[in-house]
Amino acid sequence: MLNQSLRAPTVAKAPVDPSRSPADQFFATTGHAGLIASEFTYKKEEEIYGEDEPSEYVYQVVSGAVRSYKLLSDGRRQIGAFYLPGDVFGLESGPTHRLTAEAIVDTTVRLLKRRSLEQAAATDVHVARSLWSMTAGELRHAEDHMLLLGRKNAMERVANFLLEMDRRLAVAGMMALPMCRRDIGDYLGLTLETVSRALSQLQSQGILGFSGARQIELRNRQQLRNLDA
Amino acid sequence: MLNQSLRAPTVAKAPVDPSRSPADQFFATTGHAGLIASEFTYKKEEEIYGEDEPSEYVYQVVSGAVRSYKLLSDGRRQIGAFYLPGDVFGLESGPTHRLTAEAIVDTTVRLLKRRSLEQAAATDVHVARSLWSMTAGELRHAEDHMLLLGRKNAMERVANFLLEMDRRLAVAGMMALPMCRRDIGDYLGLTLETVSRALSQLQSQGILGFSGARQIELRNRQQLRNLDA
DNA sequence: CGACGGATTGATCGTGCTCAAATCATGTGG
DNA sequence: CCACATGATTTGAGCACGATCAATCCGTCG
Repeated sequence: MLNQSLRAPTVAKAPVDPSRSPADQFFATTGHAGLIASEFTYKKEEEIYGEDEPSEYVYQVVSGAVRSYKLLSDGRRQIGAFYLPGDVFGLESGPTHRLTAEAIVDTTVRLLKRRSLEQAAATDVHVARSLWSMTAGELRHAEDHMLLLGRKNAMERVANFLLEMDRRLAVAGMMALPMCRRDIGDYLGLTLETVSRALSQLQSQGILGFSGARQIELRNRQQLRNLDA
Repeated sequence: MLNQSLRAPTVAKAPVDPSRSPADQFFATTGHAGLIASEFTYKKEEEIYGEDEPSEYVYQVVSGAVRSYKLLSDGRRQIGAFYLPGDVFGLESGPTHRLTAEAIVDTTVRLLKRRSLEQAAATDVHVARSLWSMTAGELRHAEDHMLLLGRKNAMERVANFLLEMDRRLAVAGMMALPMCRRDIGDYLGLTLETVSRALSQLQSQGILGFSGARQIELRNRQQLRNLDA
């Protein structure tokens, strides 16, 4: 799937929005090191790489959204992270990917050969530092998420999710969620029904409003923060 | 607490067992870079560093055991990792520690100034690579643990814990757990009672044997692996 | 030996899961 | 442009797993 997907990537042209923190600086930093980034588009539901596959590329979302997950043999799934425009994913220190990555909707990514990154890191201390910072950022997220998964109740998890998504993709006070209820549940360690019930309850309390199941407006962020333990 | 703890650390003398993978090579690698490691001992239950404190040192367990955790305001605790002899902990890419670390039992650590590590990494690409690998190793563990916390049932979690501890600290087929049932529960996202019940059930099935609550012998690792999803 | 903290075991409860049905949204073909 | 098909979401009813509350039991250390 990775092989198929990466036939003849075209050279990058569209710049990613040049705001935000370490993740966004990443491809910029590598640009200074003379690395060439390509672009590629994956269809909705398409696999970008699989768990345990050799790690050949590092990716940055240009548009769309990606889910990264692990599966148990009986199909139980834990989504470790969602990647949204500007986010970098697929960076490994070891030889293989440890989670599967899939496009949630049609998604365009910029990509960089892992090998060239490694080479750049060997001579450019800023690139090396950037690789470490990226991984440390993912670790920080995972540590916060372990607390959520191990110790928060359903409403706290959903409130936390809404605030995270609001921060990451709100436009004009509105967020357009790219993922379905099942994805949200598999991210939060809940079932899709429990997620739905929590959202309905928040709506009935006036804390949020819907315009379609995936178009959400937060009407009271402070109350949401109180709900998030 | 960190300040107090680190008054007058003595120069390192005892070498840590020179086996195991990336974590163990870490202090060795830094040794090549001419860095000086000190030793220090913490008493049982003593805090080594606190969440959000400035990260000044990197630690390696010489003897003893450490728990690293996050707390919610109402006291709910999620232990992210246990650190055992040979393990490195407290390494941050950012300025502060994101979890609290405490000695579970009397614990001796070797420590290295974070600043000197950063300086070494700026000139020695092996050190830089080592820092990245360490963080990536922690991330891998966190990713596996998110799957456990989000999607595994109580018995699967306990089986997984036993296999992890067996791998990391078994001596002559026996393991001496340094942590209490509450710590295990807070690591696995369970209560101490649930952990105790699972262990009792495994004993009644002959999968393990006790000689004191914390001295455990695994009698059937394969069956344990089957129980761990 | 006694006291104390840790561990086990029991009984009951409650949150979130499961199973099921109805409703809604979306896109496709006539 | 509408009708319908399909998948996503919501909502309901009942259940089960792990939590909670409580009472021993045990092991360790003074």
